[in-house]
Amino acid sequence: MRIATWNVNSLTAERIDRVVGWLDIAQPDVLCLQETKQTDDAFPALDFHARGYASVHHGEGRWNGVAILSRVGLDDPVPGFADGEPADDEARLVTATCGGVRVSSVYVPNGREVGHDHFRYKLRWLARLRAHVRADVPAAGSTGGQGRPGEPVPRAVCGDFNVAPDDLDLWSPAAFEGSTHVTPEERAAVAELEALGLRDVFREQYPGVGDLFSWWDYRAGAFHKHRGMRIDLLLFSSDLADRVTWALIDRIARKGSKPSDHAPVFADVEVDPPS
DNA sequence: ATGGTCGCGCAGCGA
Repeated sequence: MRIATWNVNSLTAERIDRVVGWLDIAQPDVLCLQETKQTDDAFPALDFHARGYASVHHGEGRWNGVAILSRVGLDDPVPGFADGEPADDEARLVTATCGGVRVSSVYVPNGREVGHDHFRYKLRWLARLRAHVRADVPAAGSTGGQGRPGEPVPRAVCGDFNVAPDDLDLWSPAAFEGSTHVTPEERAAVAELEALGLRDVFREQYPGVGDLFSWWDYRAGAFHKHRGMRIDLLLFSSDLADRVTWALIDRIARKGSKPSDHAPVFADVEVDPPS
């Protein structure tokens, strides 16, 4: 089972061709999208359905917007946090069961500047994501669901975390001194999420290897200068993480005209197909 | 060269 994530930086008519083209080439079983910037009505579900993908979208229009595409089933979709607290104003999280895996597509707030209100929102958001993972369980007896309420299920939390977990995930640690994405607070928030048993499966495939980035600034030729960050993560529960055979960032998808500023990331897991 | 480019939407903000 191939599980992928891609911040597409909008799903306009121009970008949809790139996404559909990537589905045809990469053949993911599950693809988590972020920054669709579409309303639910405008989300091009039919383009995906025509290629065998069911989908769920949680959008608001101009900004944010997340989706999950799956060709191994898609059940019990939940928009936003399942922590019982008031709904988030912004469409940054959607969760569904795909092929027996509880999948979340996440778009963590950027933070803007350290100390900014939006930075505090980012930290609160990551804390809420942790609460969501603890609280969210698929309905008992649902198709593809392997867990009963209260029992852990295979889980994949995938998306744009806007946090580089380690200096190894930066083209230049010095270039990010004092900026967001690298602070101890942000890294601790991701580490607390991982403390629930979730593992950064891309990093596990490439321990100690630098220059593996998933985002490059549009400006100043950053992509061609290999000046990027690894901020798009696949966090898998251990039962899945133990069965990952390989993972890749498809930086080819960052090339050409009108690319997203992010590249897709995927991991392959040896799992039994849903019965 | 202390900026540089995108997307959204039509000014200027957000990333």
